[in-house]
Amino acid sequence: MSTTTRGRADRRPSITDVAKRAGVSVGTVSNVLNRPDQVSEATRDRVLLAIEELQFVRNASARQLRAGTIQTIGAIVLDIANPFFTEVARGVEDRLAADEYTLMLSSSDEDPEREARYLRLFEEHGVQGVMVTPSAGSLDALLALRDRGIDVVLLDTTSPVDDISSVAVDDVRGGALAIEHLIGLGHTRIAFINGPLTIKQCHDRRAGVLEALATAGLDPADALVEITIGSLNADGGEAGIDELFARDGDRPTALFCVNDLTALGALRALRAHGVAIPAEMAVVGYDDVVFASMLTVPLTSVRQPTHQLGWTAADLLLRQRSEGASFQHQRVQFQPELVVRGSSDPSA
Amino acid sequence: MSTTTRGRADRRPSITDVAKRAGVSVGTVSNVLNRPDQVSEATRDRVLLAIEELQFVRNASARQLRAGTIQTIGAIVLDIANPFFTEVARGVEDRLAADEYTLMLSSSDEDPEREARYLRLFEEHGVQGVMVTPSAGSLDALLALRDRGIDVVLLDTTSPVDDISSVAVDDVRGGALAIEHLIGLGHTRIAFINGPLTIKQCHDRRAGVLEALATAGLDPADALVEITIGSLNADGGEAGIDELFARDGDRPTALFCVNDLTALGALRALRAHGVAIPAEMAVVGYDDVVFASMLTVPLTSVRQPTHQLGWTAADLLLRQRSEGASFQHQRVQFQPELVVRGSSDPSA
DNA sequence: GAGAAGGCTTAAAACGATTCAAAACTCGGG
DNA sequence: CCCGAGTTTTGAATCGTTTTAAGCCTTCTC
Repeated sequence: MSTTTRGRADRRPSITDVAKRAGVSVGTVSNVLNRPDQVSEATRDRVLLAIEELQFVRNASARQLRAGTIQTIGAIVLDIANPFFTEVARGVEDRLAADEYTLMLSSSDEDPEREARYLRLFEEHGVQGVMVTPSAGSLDALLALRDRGIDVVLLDTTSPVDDISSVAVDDVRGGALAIEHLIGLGHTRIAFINGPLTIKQCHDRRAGVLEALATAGLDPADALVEITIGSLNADGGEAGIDELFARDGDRPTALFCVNDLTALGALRALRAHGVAIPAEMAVVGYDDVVFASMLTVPLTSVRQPTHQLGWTAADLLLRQRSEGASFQHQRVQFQPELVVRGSSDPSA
Repeated sequence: MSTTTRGRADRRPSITDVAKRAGVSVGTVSNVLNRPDQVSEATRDRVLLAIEELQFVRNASARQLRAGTIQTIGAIVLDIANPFFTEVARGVEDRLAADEYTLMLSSSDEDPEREARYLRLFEEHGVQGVMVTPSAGSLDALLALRDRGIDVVLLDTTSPVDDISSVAVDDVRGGALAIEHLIGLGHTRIAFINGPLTIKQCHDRRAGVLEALATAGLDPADALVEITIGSLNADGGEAGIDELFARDGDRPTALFCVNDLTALGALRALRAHGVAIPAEMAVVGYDDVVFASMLTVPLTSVRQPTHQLGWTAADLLLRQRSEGASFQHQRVQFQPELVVRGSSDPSA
């Protein structure tokens, strides 16, 4: 039953096993794998045959240990279940593929601890760069990472420092767009379901909200009802509405949600409460995700160039690597766009 | 400016650097890292200080090379942008976290080649197991993988062989549920937008469709209009409808889409064509994703236990690892459930 | 037919962590 | 003051690959 190959137990075959079987040295096997044209055809065939017979698969750890690094970059987004981020990730992947980099994608779920854990995991695995949508004050960790030679690009957030690049959409403007729109429709009491201000997007969109109110001469104390939720998804939105309805005081006539997933949950809860949209409550979301236009009441939303966002971030990261010291850090900022639909404007 | 540490250039510090700095041997540093209680407190503190000063981060490659393996499992799903799969992935993660495994998640985009590439990547990286939603006849590759010592569990598909476990939902039944429902509403000419039959889910749901037609005494040649699309997402659904409308012959009065994302696209296209739903066309989707109930016309859909699916698959994989040879392979199958809404039934 | 020039192949030295047998301590008791 | 039993610490071997200098063949030139 047993072949000429002596019992290698069930260890996975190494380059040494292949070399033995093919009757060559390990160096030659390595050459076949990495510089096939430097090996004579006869030898090459013999080695390839042995590889085939042994079902040899390279050991990435050993490769990487020797080579020092590997063509991989890591990305951490806030919520992988959010279509906004999967579209961004697709953009990242498309750019990376062109340079034969692979992507390790993780979701921090807005939890700084999870973010830190993945960051460390990435570093231990020797990624060359990371793209992060920071969930909280993780800037120091990112700066340290950068100092240890791992390129960093911030994703969907504007860099607070000059020596880290970022690609973002103008969230202040986006928040303002939403509120200007609602004010334009005559609303003077607006609810705002937002996440923790430690999340840059939440912070900035809120700044835009306040800015728009100020421009219109409205006092936030009267005009704005802020509700903070823990997770920026449908469940969060539902919880936000429940809290709003539990509060005393004048009911707002309009609602701005920090993203579409949240708006989806809010709409669900509003329906449960029997609120007519937009008649009794005008609703605006953010991201213009794929299903926004298809909802019971089509959702007015702030659109962002998702694919381009990811693509550009990856491009910046790769260029940073290839250009080295001469690379100029930059803050790329795209502009958002308001898409008006029936959830805010009955005439739309 | 320079400290006592001699120029380590900008190489990332190794355990040796830490050892030198702390004035101990590398073995001791390793002990501090892995068996801290075997090291005296004084030494431990000295080493920890050095680690801190040097900003030392373990090299996962070296660790893994020596240890032979690492607590990681890989998962490949058909489409990471599909909420169905992100919910499944969440279930996987939850189970893995309990045993301190990490997850590498990738999307094959229904492309067998991409799937093979990721499978190899996972293997090279030494994952202990993989969970795969196969996109096509990749069974041989998976069997080979299993023979090379990597545990395999099929995700959202029933295993065709006895020695690989699987966790799935009864797609034949699900397909039948959808069609029985439509037939019950009086439809006798039904369109079916489906993906390639090499994808097991597509194949099985179709089997259920045919089964339900047969039971009702309908001839598929008359009653069924099949449309095959390339990608199971909203764009695919839109393309499917365009193709349907380009065809001659009686227009079907009902539509079954292989998943909700596809149905979303189909609904969008139907709206563009000015088709009333459900009056002129009853629509049923599959997966009951988060937004299904919130669409303009709430979508009738076949619901699956997503989180449980992922959790169970991960559980099976981990048990397979820990129980070794005594493990009994099994095919877990959950039952789907039809959720009737307005897109098919005006009275709903 | 000697020497040079190439083309292939080899052997050995890394890479950074873990492990384990052995050495070096410590401490109490005789 | 030595012995022995712990307790800590050490140093070398090891994991699987890549890389490099050196060596061996051929073949070619004069």
